[in-house]
Amino acid sequence: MEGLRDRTRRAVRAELAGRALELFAERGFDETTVDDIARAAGMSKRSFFRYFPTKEDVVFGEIETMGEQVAQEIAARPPQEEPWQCLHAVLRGWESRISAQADAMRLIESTPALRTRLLQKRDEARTRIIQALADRGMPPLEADLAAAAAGAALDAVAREWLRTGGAVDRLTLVDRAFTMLRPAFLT
Amino acid sequence: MEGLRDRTRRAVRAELAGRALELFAERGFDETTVDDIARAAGMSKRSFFRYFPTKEDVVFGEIETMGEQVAQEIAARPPQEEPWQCLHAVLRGWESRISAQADAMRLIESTPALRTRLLQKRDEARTRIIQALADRGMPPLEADLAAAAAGAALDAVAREWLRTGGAVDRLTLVDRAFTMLRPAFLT
DNA sequence: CCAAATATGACACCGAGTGCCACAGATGGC
DNA sequence: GCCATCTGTGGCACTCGGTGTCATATTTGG
Repeated sequence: MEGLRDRTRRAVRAELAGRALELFAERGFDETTVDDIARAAGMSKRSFFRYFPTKEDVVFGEIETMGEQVAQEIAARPPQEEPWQCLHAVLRGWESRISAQADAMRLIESTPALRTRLLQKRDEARTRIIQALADRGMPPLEADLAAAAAGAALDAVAREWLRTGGAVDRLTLVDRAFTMLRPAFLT
Repeated sequence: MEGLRDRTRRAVRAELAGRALELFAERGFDETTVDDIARAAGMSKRSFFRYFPTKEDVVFGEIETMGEQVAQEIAARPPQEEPWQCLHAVLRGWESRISAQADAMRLIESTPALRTRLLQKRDEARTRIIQALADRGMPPLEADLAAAAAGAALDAVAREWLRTGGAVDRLTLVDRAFTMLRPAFLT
């Protein structure tokens, strides 16, 4: 039973993330040092790095274990389900979780360093998705193409959403993107 | 006429890049400091940064202005050409330039920091490609999806190529990927 | 030959991130 | 209640990538 230990740790993480986002909103990401964040949360720079591996990671809360989770969700789907349908369904659910953090996404998209970090995380997630698809019996190249296409769809959705100033419904966009981008080799 | 000045500059850049790649091959990217590279080329760390903006960039030679060039090549294509065909043709030519630097690509794909940098460059290129497609009259979301899909195809090709140990012909792979991934909304 | 532009080195500096150590407090068995 | 242990923390020194500044060659062009 991991109770108190974990709970305080989560609380401190949340505190740090909160303070950080405040400072980022005020001064911008690059103009805020890790020491600023740590001091604002009443601790030392050294301790900050005991809660987050990098300064960027303080922005990506739950998004952190994205790859692993998505891969598991794919594995949990009915095995005979069509791959593109499967990706659509899983990432659709994921997108709804993202929409909840609209301001974080805006910060990410407008900060090069964070944008880069997001690309990294997506890339890592893609690797795991390929593996998950391969486990369903898809040939490597096809799995790779499908995963890349799905990632591309999400990415395009994120940008279109920003382009329209957040007016459109993200889920609708996801559906449209997945329909439009369905690869030719997937029936 | 910019002759000698530019030529010596290019020579120094080449010298730096050469030394850097040697050291990277010996000790690895992370284990080589900028100071090591600079000293190996007989100059100071400060001067290194007068030739390359970052340590990563020493690996990406011509790849540097990728985005700009690709956008121009797209603009130079016959206006009535089908977008997917257009992307295929342009990136096909680009891929052949990449194949020439197989060892650099291997280094990049096996070094997280360089892989990240490549993602960045591709992302920047994608932005310009979207613009180039939009200039041809494509709606933003479609241009975005097409550009993202094309990037995904290249990425998948790079990985499949590594997967097979460089055995397959890259251009053939590109053709296959573009055929397989052709988005449904593009005729 | 001289003045302006350019290249370079040295130095100080910043910020992210790490290793190390010493110290506090909580935990758990006796 | 006591002692051993484990965990969290701060502080410090350090590495490395990257930048600003200045003083000093070296080159270029008139």
